[in-house]
Amino acid sequence: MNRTVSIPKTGPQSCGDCPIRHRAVCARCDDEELVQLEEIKFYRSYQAGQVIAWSADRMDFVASVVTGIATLTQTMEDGRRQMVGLLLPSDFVGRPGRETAPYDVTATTDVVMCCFRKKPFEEMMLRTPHIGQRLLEMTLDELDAAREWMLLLGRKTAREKIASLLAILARRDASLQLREPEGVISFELPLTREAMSEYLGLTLETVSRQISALRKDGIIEIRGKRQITVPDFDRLLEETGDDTDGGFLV
Amino acid sequence: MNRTVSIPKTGPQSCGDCPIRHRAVCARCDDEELVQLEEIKFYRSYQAGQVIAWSADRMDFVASVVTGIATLTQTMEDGRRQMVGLLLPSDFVGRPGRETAPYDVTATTDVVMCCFRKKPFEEMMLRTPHIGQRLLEMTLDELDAAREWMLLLGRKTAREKIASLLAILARRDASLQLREPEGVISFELPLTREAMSEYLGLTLETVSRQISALRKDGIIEIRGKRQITVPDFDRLLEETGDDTDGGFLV
DNA sequence: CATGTCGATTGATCTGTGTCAAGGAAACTT
DNA sequence: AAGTTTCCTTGACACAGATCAATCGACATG
Repeated sequence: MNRTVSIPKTGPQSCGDCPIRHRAVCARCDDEELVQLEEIKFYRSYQAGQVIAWSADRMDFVASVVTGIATLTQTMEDGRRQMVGLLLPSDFVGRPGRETAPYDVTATTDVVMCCFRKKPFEEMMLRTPHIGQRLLEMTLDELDAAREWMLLLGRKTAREKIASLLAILARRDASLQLREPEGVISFELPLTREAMSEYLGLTLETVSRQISALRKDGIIEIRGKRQITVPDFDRLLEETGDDTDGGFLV
Repeated sequence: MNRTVSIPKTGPQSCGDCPIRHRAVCARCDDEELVQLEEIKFYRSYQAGQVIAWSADRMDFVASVVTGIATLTQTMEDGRRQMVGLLLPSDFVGRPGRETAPYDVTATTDVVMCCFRKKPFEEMMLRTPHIGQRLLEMTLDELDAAREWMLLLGRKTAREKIASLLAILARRDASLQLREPEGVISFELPLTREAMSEYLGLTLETVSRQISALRKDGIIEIRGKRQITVPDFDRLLEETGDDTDGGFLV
């Protein structure tokens, strides 16, 4: 089911071969510690649509996304589903100190993950406080993101939800791409309409209708089904319902 | 505005005078480290309804709730509000490494907090890895709670939302109280209908109606406006939409 | 005692989003 | 090339929850 692959040559955000090194875990480790990390890490890749771990599965590793996009989703007994995590390159999955995954983890595009067996990783954490500190920072960032997401789920309209999601994806993508003139941003939607609906707490029909509405109003342009162009990013931001001035770095 | 008080004699969940000691931060510290923590801590109390910190205020301390209940709330430009954190005794507020609070922090009942100036607390964290590790655990727990909450906001019906909130409050309270026979639980609602609506992403009218409906259906009993009795906790759980078997410790 | 305030309840009506259903475009299979 | 599947769009209608409004009880204040 999961095939282990050789170390990928490049990842969009990795310096060297793995984002763990510079962002996810170990920005401040010394050489010897880095070598220890290198020794216990390995790579796995998954195809688009593949389930990485089912809820309540035993997860014996923690990992960092190298390329691609994965999601965390909760399911209710009657099948209602809510996405609770969107994992982009350099994001971290897995909780040291817990045996089983509490959510379904799914690859929505082809995904390469950099994995560490839990046991040696935990031992390593005890020896090198930097790793724990870095993990704390990352977890706090995730908590902030979750709280933004709660505002979206609890109080935003369908249109605001769509605009917010597009803004998030555009922003993440924009940092990778050469910026086109005057805030024009283009990117490929990495999610199906259904995945978007699970992110936003909507039905996929409503997602489709609101995307059409934003297109009709000139906020976005669409080629094919997934290629999005935002001609004026500020205008998109106005549709999100968020504070425009300042943003989240106030 | 904030008056500093002498050390309170007892807190419901504190061993000694402060929950920091045994749960929040420092379960595994040795005596000397505990003494250091004691030296930099102080207490503050707030009255019900009082705002502890406004969004974007400078927060120069981190703190742990000793008694009472506080909330974190986000507000949109047009006034829509979403609660994003519910702080019960022994919960932690504040982020080491950040200057300003990103949310409104409000006392919904009278609250006593055990505070640490941020600077010395951060220095202490560097010296004693246990504190950082404990903080990481707590933050991961909060992240899990936030994700449960996202499922509630995105996918649950109004009735399920109310039942879920009552179950959460009942569970937190039940651990303090002597359990009445056969799963009967009584507790005082610590939130107004409005605060409940901000927690749940509903209007306060809908909250009121759904509480009335649960009462009519015999799931709960109410005396006065705030005193709730749950005659059969399992029946309440069935209304939450969550997996009944296993719960969250699967 | 009258008056005002705050929190809560309840009713009437409106509306945004869900539900159900039909159909289209592109990619893949045989 | 025809059929199948997957993903998406659009329409018609229903309904859960929002909105607007009136009222109530408890409590405080002058």
